Amino acid sequence: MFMSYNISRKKPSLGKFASGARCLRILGHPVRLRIMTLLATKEWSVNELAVELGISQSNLSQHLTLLKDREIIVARREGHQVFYRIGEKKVLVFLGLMEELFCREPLFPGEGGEE
Amino acid sequence: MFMSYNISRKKPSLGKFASGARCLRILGHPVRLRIMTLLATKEWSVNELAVELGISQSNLSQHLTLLKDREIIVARREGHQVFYRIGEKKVLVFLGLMEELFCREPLFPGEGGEE
DNA sequence: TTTTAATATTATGAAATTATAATGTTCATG
DNA sequence: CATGAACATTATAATTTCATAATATTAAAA
Repeated sequence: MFMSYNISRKKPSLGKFASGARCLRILGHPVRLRIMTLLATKEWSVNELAVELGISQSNLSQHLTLLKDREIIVARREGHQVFYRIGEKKVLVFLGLMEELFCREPLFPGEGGEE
Repeated sequence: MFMSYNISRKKPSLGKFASGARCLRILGHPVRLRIMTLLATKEWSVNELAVELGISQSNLSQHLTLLKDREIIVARREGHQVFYRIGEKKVLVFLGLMEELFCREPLFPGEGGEE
């Protein structure tokens, strides 16, 4: 007997929801969401992203670290710069649904938002 | 000329991402995620949910309010109890994708998780 | 091997989120 | 219309997240 069951009678396995919830919260930040839309079409170096987003290099790096730790994005080193890209393309389908459900304006480029 | 362009040269329209990000963060809590999986199949009264989740009525009510304010769930009053249900069914497709992308164990009932 | 460019990490104060406790509201029933 | 059951709201202290500033790492170039 290894106590393989749940001791606390109620609160049955909230742990199952922790990793999904964490990923949702990580994606749930305007800057990180915007990063995802930029990475949707191509790789970006950290510096390119910092210029585009207009935030500090340090802050950007922390946002990228959060996304990278969950393997939502992937890093590739080239010389002394680092390029980031989407880890699993299907996450873009997921974000497309999010856009459809929760946003009024289009978020991704080439979705009818250009003029 | 109505200044219809963006004054701040960088930081172009992070506002577009605010509502989507907010919804992701609201869904990104273990308890609220579990509530969504419970509401997936049927309506629940607040008290039923409180018993099932094993959390205080007050805390539960606050979680429900957050979900309701964004119209992710919908309330229906019947006597002096209130029943909640999923607002837009498509959010379940969205959460199914989340599960597939970010979770190891299945979250929803009847997904191969029963024994 | 020092220097420099590019990126990452750490420390820190401010702001947002959370759970609890206490109080308020709504509505059926006597 | 007073009471109790079901739910909502508010205040608050603890925790978490966030942006900034300072410092550290990494790798190319001098």
